[in-house]
This record gives sequence, structure tokens and C-alpha cells, in this order.
Amino acid sequence: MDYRETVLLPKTEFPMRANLPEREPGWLAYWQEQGLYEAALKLRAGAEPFILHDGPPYANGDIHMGTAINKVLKDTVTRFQTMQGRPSPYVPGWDTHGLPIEMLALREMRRDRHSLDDLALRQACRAFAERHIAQMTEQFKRLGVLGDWRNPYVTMNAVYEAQELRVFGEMYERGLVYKGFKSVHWCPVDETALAEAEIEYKDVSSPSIYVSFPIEAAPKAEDLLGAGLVIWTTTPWTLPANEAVALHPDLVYGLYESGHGPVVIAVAAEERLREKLGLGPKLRQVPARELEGALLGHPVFDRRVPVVYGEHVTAEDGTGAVHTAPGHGEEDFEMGRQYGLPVTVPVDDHGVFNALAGPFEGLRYDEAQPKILEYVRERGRLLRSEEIRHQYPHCWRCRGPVLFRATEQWFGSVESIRDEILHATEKVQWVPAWGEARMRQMTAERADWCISRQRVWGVPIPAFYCEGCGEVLVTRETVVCVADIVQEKGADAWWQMSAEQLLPAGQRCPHCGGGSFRKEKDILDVWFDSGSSHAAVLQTRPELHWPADLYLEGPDQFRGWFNSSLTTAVATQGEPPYRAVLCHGFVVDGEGRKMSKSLGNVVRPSEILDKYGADILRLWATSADFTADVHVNQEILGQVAEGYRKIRNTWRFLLGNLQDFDPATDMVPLAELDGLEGYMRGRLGRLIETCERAYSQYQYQAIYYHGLNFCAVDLSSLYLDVRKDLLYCGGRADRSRRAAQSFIWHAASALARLFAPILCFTADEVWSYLPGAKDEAWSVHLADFPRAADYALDEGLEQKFSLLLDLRDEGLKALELARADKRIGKSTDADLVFSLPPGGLGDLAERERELLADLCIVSHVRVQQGERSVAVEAAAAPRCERCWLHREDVEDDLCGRCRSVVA
RNA sequence: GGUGACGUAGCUCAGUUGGCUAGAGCACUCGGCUGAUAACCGAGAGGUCGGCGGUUCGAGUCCGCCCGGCACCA
Repeated sequence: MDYRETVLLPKTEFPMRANLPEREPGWLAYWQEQGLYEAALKLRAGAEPFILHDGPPYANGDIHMGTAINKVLKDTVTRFQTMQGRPSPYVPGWDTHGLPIEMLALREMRRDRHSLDDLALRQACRAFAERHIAQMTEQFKRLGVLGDWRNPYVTMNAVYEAQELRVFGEMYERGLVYKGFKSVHWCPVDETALAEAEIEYKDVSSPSIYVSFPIEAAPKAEDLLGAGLVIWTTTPWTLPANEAVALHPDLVYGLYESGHGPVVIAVAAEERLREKLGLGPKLRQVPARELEGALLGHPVFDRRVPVVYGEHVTAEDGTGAVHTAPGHGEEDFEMGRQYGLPVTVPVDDHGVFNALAGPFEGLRYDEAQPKILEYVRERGRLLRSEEIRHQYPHCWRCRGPVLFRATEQWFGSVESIRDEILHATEKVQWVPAWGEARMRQMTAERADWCISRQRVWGVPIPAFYCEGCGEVLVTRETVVCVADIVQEKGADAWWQMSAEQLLPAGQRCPHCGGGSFRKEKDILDVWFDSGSSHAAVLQTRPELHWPADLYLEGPDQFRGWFNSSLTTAVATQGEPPYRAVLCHGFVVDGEGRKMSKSLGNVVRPSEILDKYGADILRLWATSADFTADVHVNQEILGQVAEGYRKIRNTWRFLLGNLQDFDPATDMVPLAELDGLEGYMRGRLGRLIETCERAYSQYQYQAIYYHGLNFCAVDLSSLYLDVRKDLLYCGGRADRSRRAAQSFIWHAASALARLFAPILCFTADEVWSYLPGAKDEAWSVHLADFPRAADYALDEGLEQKFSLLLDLRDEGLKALELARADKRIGKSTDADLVFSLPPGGLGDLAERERELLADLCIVSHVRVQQGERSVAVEAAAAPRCERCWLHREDVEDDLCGRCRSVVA
């Protein structure tokens, strides 16, 4: 007779195949219709909010793996905090101003910036940004990221711009903003100054030349007259701007014979340069100070330049004598200031030489370079020329090389508040901890922040110039006045309105009393935009608070947003804008290389979404230790998908065994679970404890690791395998079966909650199939995170099972050997005989014979005294046709248990 | 060149304040089951813990140097 119909096999509609790419959008629509984001905030209202402040991505393209992992991690944070009982609003942001969008908008229009009215260009930029915000919003939402997508913060919004101006005003009032003439990074293509954060260093090949400066006056060492002081430079085009040669005051130089006559270089460089310069014997030592007051012949012009002394000079590369062009280098500029040298800038905004460059006027600096080389060579000044590969700064947007160029710019004074910033970093919790050292180092080395840009797509610098005396006009009142206008009309007002309209009525120049002004043309650096977000967003939205609890970004933000935010916050508030900063690694390929088109190793979020679904992408993002670089390729994704399948199938089996379970009536209280269920309760509690700690400490890889292990080891291979007999064949409402189902219910429920912040779709899907879950919350994301304390660990049980499970391992091994000998097939056709020495373990095994048989899934266990070993025997008793166990009490094909169940 | 982080099985990760023969999952090989079935169970193989040296009774763990790919800064 076939007893299949009488067996309670698992049954569930929860599909084995997730089909995430098709199913996830349905969940998104459902959550949006039901207002999940708002419901979560409302549910947790009253508790202390947890504010994760979003670093605004730049609104100029599709999302990539870097932005995807960032948003997923953020979403995991807020979902966990919500389940812990704290409202965790997430206001996504966008960085919308600046050069990249300006360039892209111009490219789309095929227009040159000079052929377009400023307001028209700004309009085009705004439209461009809006389009990309809409596009990126859909992509972020698709990842399952929950947030206030209908009301994000956008740096080009009027309120944002006005707040940013107020930050500028406060900094100005405190003397932390000034206008100055300094050497800055200049992009000749984009015709603007750049900040350090906008520079990237690339390997390039440059001419590396040695140039001799004939000594034409040497009051302290007349014998050096006519010798050449040799400098080394990799930027020959700056030679026309030369104003001095710098030596180190403590270095010893030497006079050498050479093919080009006598030359002077640092003695320490002699060996390295002997061949290159064709050095002869050293004629004598020349202490640096002997050249004090010396005058040298300029390499290009018919004039003399002085010898100066600077600590920055070394003999480690070059000659120990440094070509100094104050118009084209930071240290050079500093030397110029110290020695009162002229700051010659023979290069205009476009990188073209002007009249100051003499014979090179009209040439672009890079075109002029070979001509300058030739010029110097013809005059016998070029001792050697070679090519050198080195890192050179490039514009992060147009990718072209930048140049150092002294110009009038606005600066944020970092130097004067450096100590305050350093102090502020100590108050922040950095994850990982080395973030603090990194930020400190950055801050310690940073020069003042160049915040002005000679472009139009941005927030104007709210300064005026008196038409009478030319003095700058910025006061608290003028900034407030401009900010109020911008708050109402947007920053376009700066371009639409006249200076008089933008200023308080009757404004006079404090210097000359004049009443006529012109507007500053420069705009603010985009890093000033995003760096003001703490003021523009945290301080203006009622659901948020200042400072943020957490900033969470990639490592590039140490010099970017972490940095600019810290600067403006310390400048205006004296405090850091964040309590904690978490930095995750870059996304790289399987070999740890950067993703690039040329390597063909680029993985796109959209591919993953189409092939696997967002939950797999989310699981990948959280399965790795993201404090280091995170690897991704098809193999890794496939592996994550396998892990997901294991977890999902475990859920499916759990749910399938709850088909006839109603928690309201059938639940055995957790505290009353004993035996295997009691042991498992403790295991589950441990898992919860581990996961809670892992979430709190941002160690998400532990969730996947321990969660998957629990599913695979504790549940699938142990508990569920062992309990199949009871669940399938036991009496439907037997207390033992209900106890097993009670544990299963708790396991399914707890796993859904544990994984909800990561597998946000699947967890809610599980929740929707879990009996009674809807009574607690309509979505798992509105449920509470499980509390480990509810799943008490019984130490006695744990100890006992530790012993029994060791015996199980030995039993399973013995069964495997018997199987290899073809003596048995499935384990229920076998009996196990445990031989154990007399004493505790033997007694325990004897006492728990039936449990041991269950654990090993055999029909019968016998325990006898002897040396520790296990023997396998064919099951002695007849087989029950229903439960397939061999039992002494089988009658009419059925064992006693099954007879009573079937009856 | 300077600074910093990283390096445990093919892959993703565990390895408490130094302490049994370095673990897990997946992938792989072999086997079982056919009442979780595009599932499930078991067994096996796989590692000089990047390398060398030091401290120690004992080092994956602490210290120094080196190597590798990486980031930031010159």
C-alpha cells in the first residue's frame, strides 16, 4: 500500500526559483504604493533618529558599481537602524554644479562657452542635471534603496544655494576666506583654477633637461665667475618665467670640469650626474653660502637673476640647484615672496605665451616647449636633455595636463584653522580606524583651499567691487541680502540682476564711500557646494539633525567630501559635521585591478540586475570585507548567487513545513523548547547576537558568512534533515511536532529579519509567506530586529549536544564506509552500534539512544562497552512502509507510531 | 621617492588577550537518496597562513626587513 498521501510533505507556494529580475520591480511598486518609507519613519517616530547623510553623487551619467555598492551599504545601514527602533530618514542628494556638467552640456549643444550667454548656458546645465537625476533615481531605486526619492536634496536648488552662500558669509566674517594672488593648479583647456581634489596624477613622459646658468657676479667667490650653475627641470616651458635659482643653505656644492666648461652642482649629486653631464675632476668644494649675492645669466632673456636659499631644495634628484619661477610653482612662489622676486606669468588663461615670453609670444606652452629647448641649446646653455617618465598632475575632468600658474583667486583659509580641524578629527569615529590617521595626514599637508572657479555653472561668489576705488565689498549684510534673494529666485538672480539690485538699498563703499559696484565673476568650487551640504540639508530639513551620525563613502572622499565638509563645518561651527565616517573600498575586478574599458573587465550594475537581480547585487556588496577593495567578476557573482540559492531553499523548506501551522494556536513557547529544539534555540540566539553585533559594527560580511553557515550547517544538514521524520510522519498536532514547527517558525522569522537589511526583496517575500507574520507588520521592514535574549542558550543542552554531535560525526563516517562497501544504501536501513568505554559518555549515549538514532537518521542505536568505535549493521527489525524506519513493532506494514497517526 | 591600507584553500570569508593536526561555505571529485528533486545528505581532495629574519617553551596572531598588486601625496 502507498502511504504517501498520509505523509505530511512540505508544501508551499514560495517558489524555489527566485526569478528576482522579474519579481523585484513588483515589490518596489508595492512598497511605494503602501508608503513603506513614510510608514517606517512614522512607526519609529519619537525615538532618537539615526541620520545617515548621503554624499551626493555627480549627476552626469549612469550609475556604476562604485555608486551601486555605496548606495546598497547605505540602505543596509538605514534599514537596520529602522529595525532597531530608530527612525532613519534617508535623503538622497545630487551634486549638480561644476565643470563636468558644463562641459557635457556644451558638448551636447556643440557650442563654445564664449559663444553662449551665461544664463542660457546655466539653463542648459540645469536641464542636463535634471535629466540625469531622473535617470539615476530610477537606477538607485531599482537597487532597492529606500529613501525620500521624491524630495531629494540637489545642490542647484535655491534653498541649498542660499545656505551655501551663508556658509561662505560666515567663513568670510571669521576671516577664513580671502582673495589672494597665488600659484594654483590651472587647467588651460577649461580655463579655470582647480583645487587639489580636482587633480589626478598620471604617468607621462616629459623632457628632463639640465641647464647652465652662467655665474656673472659672485661677490664671495670671484673664481666662480664664468662657471655655470646647473639646474634640472622637467618643465622647460617655465624657463622664460625664471626669476632665480634656489640652493639649499646647508648643502655643499662643487666646482667641476665638464665638456661645457666649469660647472657647479651639489656634491651629493656628483656620482649620479657624472656620466650624464660628462663631469671631470672636482676642482674645489663650494659651500652654499659662498654663492650668496651671486647673479646668474637668465637662460632666455638678457638679464640677471639672483641665487636664493630654500629648505625645499634637495640633492636627491636634480642638481641641488632649483630653477625658480614664482609664477609657476607653489614653492617657487613662496621663494618669490621671501626674496621679493617678481612673479612673472608669461602664460595666459588658455596656456598661450604672452608678451612677457619674448620670442615665444603667441605659442601655446606645450608647442613652445621644443622651441625653448632649441633656444637654450643654441646659446650653449643646454647640458643635457632626455625623456623621463614621471607622474604629472592632470585635470580630473578634461584629463589634460594642468599647469601651475599664479593668479588672483579666492581661498578658504585652511592654515589658520588647521589645528581646529585636526582636533575635530579626533572626535569622529572612523571606520576603519586608520581613517583618522589618513584625514590627519591630509589636513596637515594641505595648503589653503582655492575655492574660486572661472566658470558659470555654479554658485556665485557673493562679492562686489567698488567701481570707485576697486576695493572688495563683502559684509554680513551684503551676503545675507544676496542669500535671501537667491533663496527666493535661485542663483540665476546673480546673473539676472544688477549689483545695485543685489545689494542692500543705499549700500556705500566702506573705503571711499562710492555707491557704484560691479559683481564678482567667479563661482565657487563644486567641493564647496557639496561641502556645505551639512548646513544646506541637515540644518534645514526637520526630519534630520546636525551633526550627522554617519557619512559613508569611498576612499576618494578623504580628499573630497569628507574633507570639504569637515573644513566648512569646523570653519562655521567649530565641530565636525559627522559623528562617524565609514569608508569602503573601490570596486575592482577579480585580480584586484581597476575596472577599465581597455581591460574589458567592467561589470555594470544593470547587467547584474538583469541576470541575477538586486538582491544578489546587495548580497555581493555585503558579502565582502568592504573596508578593503571589493572584487567582482562573473565567478564571484555566480558564487554569491549559489549562496543565495542555499539560503532561499532553506527558507522554502522551512515555510513548506509550516503549511499546517498557525502560530496563534499551535505555538510552543520558546522557553518550553527542549531537546534538539532547545539546543537549536540557543544556536539561533547565538546567530542573532553575532548578526546584531556585525550590523552595529558595519561588518556585514559576517552576516552572510554566519547566516549562510547557519542555513547550511545548523539547519539544512543537521536539524532539518534529522527532523524530517517527525515533520512528515509524526502526528500532525503532536506536541513534539508542534515544537519542531515552533522552532522552524522562529528560524524562518528570525532569518527573514536578520537578512532584511540586505536581501530586502527576498526577506519581504518570505515574510509574506510566513504564517501570522502580517499580524505583526505588513512588511518585514517594519518588524523589529530579533533580540538574542529571547532565544535563551541552555548550557547543559549545549554541552550534551556537543558530545552527541561528535558521536554523530563518527556514526556518519561509519555509514559512509558501509555505503562504499555496498552494505547499505540509505541510512534508515542501518543500525549503529557504538562501543564506548564505561563512564560519562557511554552513559549519556545509552540514555540518549533514541536521540542518537534520530541524529544519525538510522533505525536503531545500540551502545556497548568497549574501545571507542562505531559499527554498522543492516537494520534488524522489519521496515515500516510509511516512515521507512525499521521497527520491532511493525504490524501490517506499519510501526506503532504510524498506526496511531494513520488511525 | 614618501605615507597608508591590504595579502589565510580556486572564490568569498572565520580564526578571541600568542596555545591541540589552521577552519567554514561555495566551487571541485567520489558516493548516497529519490518523501526539499533545476533540490537534499555524506565523504574526500585542496593551504610552507605573500617571503625572510627576530622575540617566545610555542607565531596565521607580536616586532623588523623584503616582495606583490593598490590608494593618497611628492
